[in-house]
Amino acid sequence: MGRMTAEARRAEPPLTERQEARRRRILRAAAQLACRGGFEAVQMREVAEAAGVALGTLYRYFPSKIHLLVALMEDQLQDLRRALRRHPPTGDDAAGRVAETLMRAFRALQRDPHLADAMVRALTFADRGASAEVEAVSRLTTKIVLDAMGLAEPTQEQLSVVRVIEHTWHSALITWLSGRESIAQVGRDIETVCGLIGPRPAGTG
Amino acid sequence: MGRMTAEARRAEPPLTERQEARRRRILRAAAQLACRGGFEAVQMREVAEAAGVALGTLYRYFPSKIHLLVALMEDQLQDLRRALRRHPPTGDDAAGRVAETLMRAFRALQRDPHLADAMVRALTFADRGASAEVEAVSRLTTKIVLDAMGLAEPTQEQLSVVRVIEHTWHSALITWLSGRESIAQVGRDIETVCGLIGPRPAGTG
DNA sequence: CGCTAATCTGGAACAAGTTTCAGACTGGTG
DNA sequence: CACCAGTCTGAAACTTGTTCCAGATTAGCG
Repeated sequence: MGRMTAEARRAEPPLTERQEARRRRILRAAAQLACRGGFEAVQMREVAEAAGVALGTLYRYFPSKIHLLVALMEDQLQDLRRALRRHPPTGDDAAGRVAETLMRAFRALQRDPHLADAMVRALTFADRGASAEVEAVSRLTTKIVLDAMGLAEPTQEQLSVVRVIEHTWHSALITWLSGRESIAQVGRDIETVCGLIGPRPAGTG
Repeated sequence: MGRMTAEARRAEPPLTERQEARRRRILRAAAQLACRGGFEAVQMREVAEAAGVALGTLYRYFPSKIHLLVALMEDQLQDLRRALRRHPPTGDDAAGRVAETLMRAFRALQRDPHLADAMVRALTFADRGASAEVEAVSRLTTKIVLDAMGLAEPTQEQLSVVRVIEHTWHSALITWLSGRESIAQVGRDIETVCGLIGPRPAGTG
């Protein structure tokens, strides 16, 4: 039983080099179009053309626009995680480090609001058909937050706190992107939700 | 200056009786279709037909599918608020009352997950073009939460807490709807985020 | 090399949101 | 009543995500 699970989860046979290159070209093309005009500017025909693949091929690699943009977000998050490993947050308490981490991610997104729009809207609009891919992004985000907290084996309560932080993170981004919340307010929301972590330095209690 | 603001905000001339009836029929038709199959089942042509109006008329009343579904959510929230006025939450402390209120709303949504799907996905997918309408929903939600807290004049910090609660609320619904979070987890998230309110009974401190 | 299965291409076709428009209808006004 | 402006209808057209397919290309294999 358990033996098949890992295989079932990744049904993809390992891509050849050309295929890996195609996948990268597609993601890069999507990112470039997203930078121009956000979610709506990422048009599947244009992505295919810019990546130099046929439309049918694009859909073989990413079964929907949502899948494509969620994969793009996963890509960017992996970059972020690498950057965070090189330069971890420096605060004394867990709450401060998580807030610093999220604010750093937020600043990265601010550099390209259109790109952020495409990725975040795709993430929250995704339906059950893309839930596996969204789940992958969520796991990555959880890891990033737990890294910042310095927790290897979180309790149930801590996991719920992390989920609430992620909820706030996603939804605050959405309200920022749609112009209903300012950058400063998003910052305040992040600080506020990190208050759930508790002010005590890691290792105490 | 200030005198025109109220008028500008509601540019709609007061609808005639027939027009009000049309609007209602449209909303009801949208709700019925949403109950069948969620966001994707609400097809503008079908809404128009079920409501007995031409497609162009539908678009005159609601300039996009998103606007339509967000308006539907506002409608439902007004119902909820009326129900809450009749039977307010009974807890001793503010956090408990807010949690109770949100859990009640959540149970209402569970009665029709498809309808919830249509409304909540529309709400979080809305772009700047519908931000005024989304903002109206947000104001209503804020009022409902502040009612439960028993706060008439919240401070900056309290408003940020309310925003975080709303963020968690929306995002937790999304993860529940896409099957990535269980009902129990959503409940725990709501309890957790309400912890930000502080355990003290209203009136103390 | 030659074979076979899988993949990729180009392009048509389909689905659903949105726009447009000419003509019919309605409500208020002189 | 006659008229005007605004509204509604019915239908076609346009856009963009998605599907489908026949033929060309590629990859792995004997």
